[in-house]
Amino acid sequence: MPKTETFDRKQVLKKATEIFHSKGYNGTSMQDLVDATTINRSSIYNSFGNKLGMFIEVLTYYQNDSNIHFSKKIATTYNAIDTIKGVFDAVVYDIIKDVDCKGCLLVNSTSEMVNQNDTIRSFIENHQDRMLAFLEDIVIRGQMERVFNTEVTAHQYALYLYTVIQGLQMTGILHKNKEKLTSIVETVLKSLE
Amino acid sequence: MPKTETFDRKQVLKKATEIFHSKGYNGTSMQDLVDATTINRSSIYNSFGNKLGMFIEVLTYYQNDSNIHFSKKIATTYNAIDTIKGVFDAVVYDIIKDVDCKGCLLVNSTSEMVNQNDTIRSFIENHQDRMLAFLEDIVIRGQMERVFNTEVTAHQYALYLYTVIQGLQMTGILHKNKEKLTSIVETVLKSLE
DNA sequence: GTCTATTTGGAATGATTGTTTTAAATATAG
DNA sequence: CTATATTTAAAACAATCATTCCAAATAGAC
Repeated sequence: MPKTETFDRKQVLKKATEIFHSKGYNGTSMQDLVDATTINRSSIYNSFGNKLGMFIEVLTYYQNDSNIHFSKKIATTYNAIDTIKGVFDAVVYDIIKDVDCKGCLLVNSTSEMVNQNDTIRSFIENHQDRMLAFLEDIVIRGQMERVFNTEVTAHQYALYLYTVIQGLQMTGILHKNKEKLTSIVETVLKSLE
Repeated sequence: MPKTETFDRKQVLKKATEIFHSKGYNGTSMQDLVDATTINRSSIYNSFGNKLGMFIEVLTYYQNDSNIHFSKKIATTYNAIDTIKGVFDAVVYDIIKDVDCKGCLLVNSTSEMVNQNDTIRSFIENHQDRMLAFLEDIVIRGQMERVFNTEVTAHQYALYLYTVIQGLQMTGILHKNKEKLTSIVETVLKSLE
C-alpha cells in the first residue's frame, strides 16, 4: 500500500553533505538544503526529522566515505610503516583535493558544535575513539615488528598521531603545498622510529 | 562639542569575544551581543559598523590576549628549548583551562570562515604567517645553539610545530588530560633534538 | 548657559529562520 | 478498480535575523 520514497536517499545525503561541509551547521539554512537536494521541504522533515537529524545523517555519510577512502589506501599494505604512510597519504591527498578550503567536516563540526550539542558531542567522541583505536592498532603492529620504538606506549603514540592528523587538516586549509605537507609527515614518522 | 563614548570599549570587546568564542560567528546573533555587552544596539553599529566589523575587532582582541599570554610565559627563558617548552606549556594550560570545550577562537574561525569570507581569510593568513615566523625564529636559535638538529630547515620545523599546536587545540577540546597532552609535547620536542 | 555633534533607547524594517499544516498527487496491496 | 498509506507541493507559521531610523538624552566647546 505505501508509496515508497522516490528520491535517491544517498544522492540527497551527498548534496546535503556538500552544503553542510561548505557552510557549516549554523551557516546552512533549510532553504539551502531544499535547493541543493532538489527534494521537497516536507520530504526532508519526513525522512530526516529536522535539521539536526539531517546533519547527523550527513556526518555518518561523511564518516563512511572517509573510512572507505582510508581502507582503499591501506588495503594493500603489508607492514605498519606502509600502513601509517598510507593513512597520512590519504590525509594529504584530501587536503590538496580540497581546493575551496573547506577543511574536514568532522574537524569543523568539532569546533562548531561539540560545546553546543550533546548529540554531536557524542558522535564526535565516538568517532575519535574509533580513530584512536585504529591508530593504536597500527602502532602496536609497528612496535611488534620492531620498526617503531617502545619508549612511549602505543596508546600515547596514537594520540600523538591523531593530534598531528587534526593539525594537518587545519594547517592544510590554507597550505596546499604537497612537499611541505609531506615534510611534516616525514618528521612525524621519524619520531616513531 | 562631541559627546564621547561612554561605555568601556575593552570591556565590551571582552564580552563580545566570550559570546563569539562560545557560539561561533554564525551561531551568534546581534541580540546575543546586545545582551552580553549591555550596550545599545545602535552603539554597536555606531562603534563597530556591523556584525562582521565587530567580529574582526573581536579576533584582534583575542589575538592580542593570546600574544600577551605567550609573551609572559617565554619572557624569562634563556635558550630555545625553554622557549619552545614555554610555548607548548601555554597551549596546554589554555586547553585545560577551557572547561567548556570551546577550543581556540582563531582555529574555530579558520574552519568556519576562511572559505566564506575574504576579510577573515586574510586575517587568519596574517596570523598564521606571524606565528610561523615566531616559531621559525625559535628553531633557528635552537639550531644555532646546536640543541635542535638541522636535518630539516627551520622553516619546515616551524610548520611542523604550528601543525602540532593546531592539532593540540583540536584534540584538547575533548581531551583534557594533562599527562597525555604533555606526553604528546615530549614526543614533539624529541623530534627536534 | 547655549549650541551642537554624538550617543543613546526603542521601535520598526523587511528578509530569513526552522518547522507545521493542509490538500493534492501517487504508488502499491488487495 | 478500489482502498490506503505515503510522498509531495505550496502556503502559512511564529520567531528571529541583521540592520535602519528617529526622537530624546547627553556631554563637551564656546
